[in-house]
Amino acid sequence: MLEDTAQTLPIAKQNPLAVGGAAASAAASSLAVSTVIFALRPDEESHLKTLWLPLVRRTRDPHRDLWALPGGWLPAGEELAAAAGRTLRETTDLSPRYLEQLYTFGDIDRSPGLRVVSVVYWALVRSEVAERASVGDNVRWFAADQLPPLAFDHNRIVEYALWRLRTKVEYARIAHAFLGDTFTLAQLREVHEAVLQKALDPANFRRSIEASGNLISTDQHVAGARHRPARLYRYDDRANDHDPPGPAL
Amino acid sequence: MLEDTAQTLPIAKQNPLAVGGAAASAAASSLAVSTVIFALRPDEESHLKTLWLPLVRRTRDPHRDLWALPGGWLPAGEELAAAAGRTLRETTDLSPRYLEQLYTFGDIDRSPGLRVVSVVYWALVRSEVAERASVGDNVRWFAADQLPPLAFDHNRIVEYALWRLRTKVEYARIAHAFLGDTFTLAQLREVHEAVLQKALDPANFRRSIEASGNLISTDQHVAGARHRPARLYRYDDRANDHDPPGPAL
DNA sequence: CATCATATAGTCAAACTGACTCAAACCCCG
DNA sequence: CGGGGTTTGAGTCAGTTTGACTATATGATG
Repeated sequence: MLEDTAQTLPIAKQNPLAVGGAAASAAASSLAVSTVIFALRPDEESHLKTLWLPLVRRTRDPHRDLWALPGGWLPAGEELAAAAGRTLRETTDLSPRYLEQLYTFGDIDRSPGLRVVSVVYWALVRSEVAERASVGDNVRWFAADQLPPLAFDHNRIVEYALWRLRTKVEYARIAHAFLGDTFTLAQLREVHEAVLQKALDPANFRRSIEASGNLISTDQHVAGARHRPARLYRYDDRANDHDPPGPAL
Repeated sequence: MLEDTAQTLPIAKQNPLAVGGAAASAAASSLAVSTVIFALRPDEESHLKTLWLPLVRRTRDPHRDLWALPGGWLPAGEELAAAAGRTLRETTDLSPRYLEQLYTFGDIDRSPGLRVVSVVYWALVRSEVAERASVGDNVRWFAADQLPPLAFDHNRIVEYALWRLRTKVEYARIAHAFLGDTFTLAQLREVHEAVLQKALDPANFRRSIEASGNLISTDQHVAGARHRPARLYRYDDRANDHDPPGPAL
């Protein structure tokens, strides 16, 4: 059975979308789960933080040696979101701070040979922790806007995931997923600036964030910098307003 | 093969999520496509327009005799959106004016027996045309907010579809999907009011719609009513701004 | 202690929003 | 055939939000 075969392979060798010839004749279509994993890291040249994501190298056809999104066949007894989270952990040794279904891609010709339908999730992980992320030979982090040609339709998938991230309204939860439990407004603003790719006025940013009521201010301050110490804030979980009644983590 | 079996049945008898015992042992999981179809019709008592949707009666277990979303197994050679559109036409004799993927539901226990993953689409059809919609014994239209207990997790799916419809930002395209090619601002406002479930000030509505730049005014007017004739407008397809680069019809 | 750099507070005008007024234009009724 | 009724379509006005900007606070640095 397809799922079992995939399960026995190390994750980096699993091909999220392809199968061998024998499997292809066994089923008319197969269901895979892939995950677009975003982290924030400082860019080499510009000191600004930018979006990065981990990809895995394919070790078999089709698209052997191309980079692809982490993923695999959906195991029979595993929930969709659980499969995405497991894939993420196996690839990066990290836990998702945010995980949401992105879209289901099922074009007939998106994979040569077998018809593959992929349920794709997108996830956010902590930036600092992503630094020490396990990066084996078959896993590598790429700048999200400088990707090489990927396997299958994965370039298009990443593009869509980026669009969703940038047009997502409820930034509060998302931006805070990139940070620790407490953070300064400057750090939070840095996240917004990295995602939106434009500078934000510190004063106006503070005003709008405070008005949104999603943050609780702590008594702690961060000293050590060469300027007035910044207050630490905490994300307010209670204020998860306008929640989607349906899915969404 | 599952798909072939389903294909030979009349659509009303296809069960979107269930299979017979023989099929259940053949595959570990199965892929279905269902569609939430919205139309706008005048309510019985209140003269206001409200959202309605067609459901099909299940003719076999599980959930025999319960109402369910139209759908069926994904045929091997059919695109996901095409399957949703075909289901829609087979159920209602209508063509979708708007069709978009909603979400993929795959909880392990959402269907007794076999693990079923359903890719769900949501669609909008013209109100006037929906009046003469084919309503056989196994297809019936229901008010969207007064549904009976449905098969599987379909109540939850409809709830989520309603939420998406109401929180969708780009109302221009959506509202116009309920109408003909040309329409008055009053008709357009009626759609918005029905979806949002609240009255809108006509003058302010006009101002905001005109500012959005999504409408082209024609020279025609609608006479015959007991008041000043209203100008007819047309939806501006060019101004499909802020488009998602990825999926979405 | 002067200076630097950012935190934080405040100002101001433009844009936007909701509630409202008012004339225009047509049908209906007497 | 003219007035009442009703909706269209334009405009006003106050309150709110938004973007650009100025000013002060405060610890680190030399």
